Amino acid sequence: MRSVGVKPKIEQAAIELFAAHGVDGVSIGEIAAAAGVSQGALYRHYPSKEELAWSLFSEAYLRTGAELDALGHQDDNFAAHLGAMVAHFCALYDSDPALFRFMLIAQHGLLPRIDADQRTVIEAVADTVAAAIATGETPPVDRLEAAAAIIGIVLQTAVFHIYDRLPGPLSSRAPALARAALAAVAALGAAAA
Amino acid sequence: MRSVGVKPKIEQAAIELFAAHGVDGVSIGEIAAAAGVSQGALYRHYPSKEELAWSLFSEAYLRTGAELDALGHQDDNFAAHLGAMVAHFCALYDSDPALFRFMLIAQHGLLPRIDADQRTVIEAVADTVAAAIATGETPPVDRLEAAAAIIGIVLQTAVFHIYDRLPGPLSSRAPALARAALAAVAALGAAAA
Amino acid sequence: MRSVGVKPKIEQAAIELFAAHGVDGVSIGEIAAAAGVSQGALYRHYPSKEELAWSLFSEAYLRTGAELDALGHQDDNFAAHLGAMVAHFCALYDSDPALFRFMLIAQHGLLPRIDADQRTVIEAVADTVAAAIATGETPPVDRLEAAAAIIGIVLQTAVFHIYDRLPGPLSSRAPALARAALAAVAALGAAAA
Amino acid sequence: MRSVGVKPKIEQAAIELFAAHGVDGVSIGEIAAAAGVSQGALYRHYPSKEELAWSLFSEAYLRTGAELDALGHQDDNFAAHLGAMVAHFCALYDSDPALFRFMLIAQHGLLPRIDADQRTVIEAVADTVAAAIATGETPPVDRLEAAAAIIGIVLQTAVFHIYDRLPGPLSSRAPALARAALAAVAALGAAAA
DNA sequence: AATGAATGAGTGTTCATTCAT
DNA sequence: GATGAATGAACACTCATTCAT
Repeated sequence: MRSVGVKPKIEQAAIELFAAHGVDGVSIGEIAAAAGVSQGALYRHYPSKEELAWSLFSEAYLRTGAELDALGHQDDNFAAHLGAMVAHFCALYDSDPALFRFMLIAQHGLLPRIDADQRTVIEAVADTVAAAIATGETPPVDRLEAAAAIIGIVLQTAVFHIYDRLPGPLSSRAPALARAALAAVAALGAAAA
Repeated sequence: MRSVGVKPKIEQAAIELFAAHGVDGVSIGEIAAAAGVSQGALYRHYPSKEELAWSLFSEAYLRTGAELDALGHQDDNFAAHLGAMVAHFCALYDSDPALFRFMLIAQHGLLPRIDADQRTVIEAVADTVAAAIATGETPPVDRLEAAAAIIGIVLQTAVFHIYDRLPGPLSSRAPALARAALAAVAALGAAAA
Repeated sequence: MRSVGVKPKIEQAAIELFAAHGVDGVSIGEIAAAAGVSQGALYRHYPSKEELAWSLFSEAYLRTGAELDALGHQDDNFAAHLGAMVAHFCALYDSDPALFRFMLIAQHGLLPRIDADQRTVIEAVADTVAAAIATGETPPVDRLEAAAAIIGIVLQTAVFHIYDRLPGPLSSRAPALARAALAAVAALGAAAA
Repeated sequence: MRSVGVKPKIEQAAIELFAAHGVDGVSIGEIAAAAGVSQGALYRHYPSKEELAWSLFSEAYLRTGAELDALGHQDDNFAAHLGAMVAHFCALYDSDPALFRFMLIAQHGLLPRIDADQRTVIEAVADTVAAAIATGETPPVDRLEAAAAIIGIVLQTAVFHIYDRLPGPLSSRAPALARAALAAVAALGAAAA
């Protein structure tokens, strides 16, 4: 009857170490030591280090997408929608920067394993753009190109925060980021000069 | 009288393998095999795998920053400036996508080793924003927040391209990306509603 | 329920191989093979080959000094003292010639790591000489010069034994060696002709 | 027409490095660098590192034996003989301590390669003892046991000098060492009490 | 369920040696 | 004769994984 089970301790330790040194840069022994369990115990919960990383990544990645999806079921206008999404994203980052850094690092190895028809952050954002085009709130743009701009604005700001280029909680920048994203999408749809 | 020296072959092989599997995911043996040289030969040119990765990264990263810097010495207006930078960035990506993917992957481990007072892409973009603020072409914004938005829009579009979410050469999207970046910066400077 | 633990097997194998080929002349793989364990198992007991050699050397070297020290606490006269020390030394050699050869070989690399204020064979012998000078049993001599002569006589005889120049157990020569050492010390103290 | 040929430079560098780190602890590259020549040049003079070490060792070892032999062709008495040998040995040590340390270290690996019927320091000393027994200057003793005592006294004093246990030139101790050696041999021949 | 000793394949690196120039 | 780039077989060491207890 430990107050905290062994699995959450492993996950917390793994995420922080993966975030700091990359998946390949962390050994099972280090994770076990940080979690306060034996190496063998780790294998009772995860069949391999790769599966541990994959499990942590896919769960966090898909959950984030699902949360953004859930925000979209209100009949807000595009600006409100986008603002809610950006705010949610920033709040997630502020609540667990290590998890974020882990996702940022691990994506290059693990994104290809995400099923193409899964709903992710990309689908959630792209669909929101598509809806805005349908209602005429935004000129017709490539939904994925727009999603890239929106996600890029928020993500790169988070990266700057990670590398100490920008101070304070990310959430305080959420309104400005949302405005910037909205403007970027509108500009994408404008005809070339 | 080999047509190609051994060092370029090592660098080409290393960049492609690092881009595909990450620095930690590639062995010296794999690099040597791909370059068609022995493992020992590698150590005549680089003292360690870590130094090889660092040398490739820092050179490419700083060179990119210097090239963007060089674009800024014309007395263009902000929009033209930004357009030239974005276009140059996209052209670089198109000319060597593997190098780009490598930089994207390796930054998490190697960016901290970049001297804080070196001029990088970030400084080049941020200074351009600052100049635009000085001439009144853009409302006053945090130059780094603006740089994050600009870089994020371009970089994330490149990431989507890497993961096959967006087709065609990146350069064909450069004008739209530049418009989006310009609009995003302007929006960042607008007062909150 | 192995009859012999893995650590003693490693130590035995290492001492014999080090004695035969020197520390640098033996690979971890050879030690592991001789001990009948895997290479990795070795690192559970010693952090490196260098530490394995150092641990074996310093333990044997300091233990030998401590044993000679222990012999000195009886109120024997100098001749009896010296005889006991020489006899003990010869008995040690006879009981484990490989350990001795190892110490002989390894001293050139490892002696400098022995703390200067540790009690070793040298201190034990030199102090015995000093005590004999104090009681007038021996004329005043440089205690270290005397220790060198005593140790040299015994050690070089052991070396000749190792290289098959002298047969039989070393212990059978102990009385003669003790007489020779005693005479050498006395002669060191005599005035030059 | 260099003032110093390449071979002496290689030998000097090799002896000093071998003396400091042991034969196995020095690489060809280090010797070449210390000698100021290329690695390849080394192989024009010696077919391998082992042969270089062997050549340096056997030449110095046999030369020392020959020099001691040469001292013995005068019709001195035993004491004078022994005194001359010890003095010569100490002078050799003082003139090139690195060569001595090299011989001390290298003997464990290279002595077995010395032909059993070669005349070495051991034979020179043992024959001198045998001659003294024949003239009755010394009681009958095992000539090799006596040689061990004599050599041990001198060598161990040199070892103490190397490890900074004894100061000053070894030659200043030669007379005392010779007296001690003489007394030790006489004592070896005395009947046990 | 948990441990931690043991495994053995794999890693980055060194180095004696060769050889085209 | 001399050079130094190249080789390839070691080497010390790490680590994901297994398994007896």
